[in-house]
Amino acid sequence: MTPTTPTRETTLGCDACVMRHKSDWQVLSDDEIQMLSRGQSKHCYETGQTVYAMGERSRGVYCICSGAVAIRQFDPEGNSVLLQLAYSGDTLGYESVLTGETHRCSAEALGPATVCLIGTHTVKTLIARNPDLGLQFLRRTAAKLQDAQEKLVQHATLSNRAKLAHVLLILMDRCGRRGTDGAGSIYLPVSRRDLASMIGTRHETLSRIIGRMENDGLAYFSGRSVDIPRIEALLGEIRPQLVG
Amino acid sequence: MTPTTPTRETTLGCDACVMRHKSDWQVLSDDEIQMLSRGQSKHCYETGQTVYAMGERSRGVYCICSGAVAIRQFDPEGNSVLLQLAYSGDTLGYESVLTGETHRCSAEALGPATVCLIGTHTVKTLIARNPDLGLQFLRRTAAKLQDAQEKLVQHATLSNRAKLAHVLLILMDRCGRRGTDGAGSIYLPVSRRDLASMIGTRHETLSRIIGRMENDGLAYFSGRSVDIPRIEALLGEIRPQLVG
DNA sequence: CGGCCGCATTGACAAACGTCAATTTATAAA
DNA sequence: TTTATAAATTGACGTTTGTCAATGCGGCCG
Repeated sequence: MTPTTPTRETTLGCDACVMRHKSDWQVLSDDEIQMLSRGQSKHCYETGQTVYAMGERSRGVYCICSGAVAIRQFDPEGNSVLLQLAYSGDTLGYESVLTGETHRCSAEALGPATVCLIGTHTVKTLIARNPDLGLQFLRRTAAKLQDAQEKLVQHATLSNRAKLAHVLLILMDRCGRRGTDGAGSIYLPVSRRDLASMIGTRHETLSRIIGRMENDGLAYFSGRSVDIPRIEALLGEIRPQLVG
Repeated sequence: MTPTTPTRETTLGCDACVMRHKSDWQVLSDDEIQMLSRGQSKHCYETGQTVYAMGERSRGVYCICSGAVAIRQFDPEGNSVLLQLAYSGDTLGYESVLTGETHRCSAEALGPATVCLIGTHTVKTLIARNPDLGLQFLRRTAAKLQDAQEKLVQHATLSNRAKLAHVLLILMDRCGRRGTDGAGSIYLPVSRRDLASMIGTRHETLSRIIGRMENDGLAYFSGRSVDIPRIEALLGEIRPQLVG
């Protein structure tokens, strides 16, 4: 959302990147990595800065070196829906490269983040040269599709409370710390409004659900910190009718 | 859902298929089409028969020659959610081929349908031989992902009534007939229960929404037939707050 | 330090939704 | 055609949610 331009960095090249062997680009050979290095530029973003905006023309694909990025979409009224959280190693924005259309979502840094932009021409050249890269993108996209479809099923069948429990469990996996026994704690990467949009409700309703969860001893919220006494208890929330 | 086995047909080969130049396989050369023909088998399904079931091991990808197929997912309680309607020319089930996992969704014929099964080995060979096929799948998957994400945004921001209006407009495009003026009519390919699952609500609620829509003169339902006096009126339903 | 602004919480009320149950209408089978 | 079975509708009722509005909390900048 912040319009400030990100810092451009002179970079060491992708062969030295920490994500070299953990991202989709791992299928590239050494000289293809050199091509990638030449066709790429590294940028540093502060909290809230926009990596790319919805409606913008695609400039290439984006590879997250460090930090977390929120993928969101806005509806005509200006409401935003948080669709995905992306972390280091993730590659973003190749849908628009393939279709040639403008970005359907916007990407925004959730904290200090470094992201590399690989120009459209370089991406297309690399895909043509090494088909494995395209296959890698295909696998990744298929996984995202399954993810989105699972969310659709949950939106259709689960209560908001169960959906919140599910999101907490996912965030627990992503950025939570496990305690001694079945306990855990999370530092949320997102605001309450975004959390509400993730489960498909208003932020006021989310507040009430949180209140009820605290009453029931399931999870305790304080700012962006969440404490979960028993992680399995959250799991039980997702399928209430199966417990009986 | 019907466990009856589909009819197997001796086929003429994919080079003669009506979908030859309208499906993802259009990127294949003549001799690659011959490979496709040899690695494929054609099956005829009756209404309600299962093409592949959730949890089943993948046997390959499925190409719809004629008819319509419903892609659905079941949650642990047995509720089903209709995720996608597929028509002739569409290719299904390649996610499972890529990941090697079992099918996450089930596919079921909505009416008499003919579907070709292309064996896993043939698919992998063709993708390795002609990277354009993989790219074609990638484009298709990316489009489906955008579709799913748009639905997620709608589930989070629109009322059930607006969502129904939206589904009707999509079905209007797919299988509707336009009248003289702004009117139109649709023969629904799905039951009320499925329609309800598409907009994420119970079938009883859908019944009531339909009742209110008929009261307001927006659409008239009779069995699986829907009459829409003014198509633009449905469009206005989707963004009620923008009309003011 | 204080004011400002956005985020979060809480309350009150009306509207929408889910559930259970009964009834009517289709559809398929005998 | 009759019967059985599933789908669809309708009613009643309690719960949840959205909306509007007011208040509390926290960071940021002057």
